Amino acid sequence: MATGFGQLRIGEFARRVGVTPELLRAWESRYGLTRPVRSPGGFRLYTAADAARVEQMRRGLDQGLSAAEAAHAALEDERPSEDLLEDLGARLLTAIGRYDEAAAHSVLDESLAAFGLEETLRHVVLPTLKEVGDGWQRGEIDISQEHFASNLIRGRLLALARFWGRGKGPLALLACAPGEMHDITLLAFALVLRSHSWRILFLGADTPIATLARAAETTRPALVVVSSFDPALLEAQAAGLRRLARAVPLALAGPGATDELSARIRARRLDGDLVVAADEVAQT
Amino acid sequence: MATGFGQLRIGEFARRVGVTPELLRAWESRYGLTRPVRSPGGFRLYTAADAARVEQMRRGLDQGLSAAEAAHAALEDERPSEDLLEDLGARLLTAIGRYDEAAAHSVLDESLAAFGLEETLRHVVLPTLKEVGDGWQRGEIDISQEHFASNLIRGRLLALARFWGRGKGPLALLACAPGEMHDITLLAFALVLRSHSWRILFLGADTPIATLARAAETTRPALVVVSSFDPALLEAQAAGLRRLARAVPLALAGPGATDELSARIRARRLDGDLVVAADEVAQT
DNA sequence: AAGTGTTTGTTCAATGTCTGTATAGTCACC
DNA sequence: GGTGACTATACAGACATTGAACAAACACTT
Repeated sequence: MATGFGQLRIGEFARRVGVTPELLRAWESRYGLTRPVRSPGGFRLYTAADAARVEQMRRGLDQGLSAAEAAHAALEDERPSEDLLEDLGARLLTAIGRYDEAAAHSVLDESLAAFGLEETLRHVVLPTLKEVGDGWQRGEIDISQEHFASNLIRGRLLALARFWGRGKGPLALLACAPGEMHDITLLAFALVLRSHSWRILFLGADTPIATLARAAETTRPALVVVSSFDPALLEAQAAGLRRLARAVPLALAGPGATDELSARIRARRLDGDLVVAADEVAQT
Repeated sequence: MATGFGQLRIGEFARRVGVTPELLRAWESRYGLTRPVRSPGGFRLYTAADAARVEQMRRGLDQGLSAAEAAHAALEDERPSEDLLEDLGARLLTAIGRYDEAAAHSVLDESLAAFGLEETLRHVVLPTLKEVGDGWQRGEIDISQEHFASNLIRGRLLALARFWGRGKGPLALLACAPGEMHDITLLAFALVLRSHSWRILFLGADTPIATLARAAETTRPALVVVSSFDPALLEAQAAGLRRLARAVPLALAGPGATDELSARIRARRLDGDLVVAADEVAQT
């Protein structure tokens, strides 16, 4: 959250938080206080979240807590943000249930400000949409509510999507499979990729493969992504996709993208959490 | 950046950016930091963009980043993020000039999504508010526009201020000096402190010192901050502030807080950029 | 009061990574 | 033909890694 340090190795991190490297390692192995990611060679790379926990740990010690208790408390204090995210999701769902536009927007405001785009997409927007979709299938949520939610959120995300063809980064060409109408997940994927300064060409829902191929030919993107929730919709396009995959780097995304199909048409598969997938793609 | 060097070979380029040729080649091959075009014979020809990246790289190293991280950051920063922030500020100002609520909100959305809370406060919101204030003093901006801007932004920030008395961090008690109506800067300060998991008790604009003292007595905060734009408003309360400073840790903030006065009443002074000041306070 | 066990910050050794620099042999340009 | 640039490989010092051991501080029992 805080000072713009990206990822620090233990030495510099230790200097900044005022704890020796040895002690940091001890706290990590004994209490799991920090969770640094690792460099390819195994070095710890610390983030701002770790710094916050260490800060909290030191406050605990200053107050006379034992190390174990202080660490426990510091980790427990992580909870508010998790709880808060869940709470935001619940409030968004309620707002949707009531067709309450203002409330929905203020949930999104709050979440964006407090957690930023990626976290908001991962833990608030996408789970809530899934919830809405599931609720509809179970007959608990009216289709009009689903539309209300999609439109509101799509509008909101599209507002963040200005000028995203601009810049000098690699180009991604994104489309939903023919027949697939759910474009919001793909939109989220696009926004995350955009935040890594990729350029985006977004063709959206229900895009014929021929259209996609033509766009790919003229724009020569660094990556083409085709997304679908329904495996059948991709399966139906297997031949066209295979041809496309020979011309440009192609990836399949969404729950409809199976490993089997991806392997068969020689496309990359972006599995699971598309926000994470976008981060990974951006590393390449 | 208006350096007249069109295309330099590595020797001269190295001299100008102050990095040895060997190291430049290493940075290029290891991290892809520079992307010089090549002469027909294969010589590297560097451009101003390369110089900018090297410059960034060196800044990163100075801040204690590892070479790999510094390079990563320099490349990531390639997107003209400073330009973008300035652009957001300009758009916000325009939106305010037109009383265009929707546009103002979408600028804030975009900025929060792209840069997070702290950067948005520091480089978009606060500078724009200052601009508005200055414009008003110069007679270029109507007072109604100033009110429009304050209300819109205050509303937005207050939405982030839920439950900020909760948690276990140290408590900060914040108030504007009696007569001081500008509370938004202090609100920004509070939000940054909150992100370091401090608890906040925000008394807001125009708070009598007696009220503040009473609140301090019952809550025993780790820090009391009194903010003002006008030195005279603080000066007028010197006696009361001095008494307060004997009872609890006190800090003066804002352009109205002079070094002289702070020393006299034995309070800490939070100078300049309050967002930075909040980060520093949180370290203590 | 002495004995026992736990907690926790620190130390050490052996190994590995990261990164700036140096070297060797070849090639480009004036 | 001399100066400077090219690639590729090697190397040393700074910095990190794990795992085990250690000593002071504290708590609890006998």
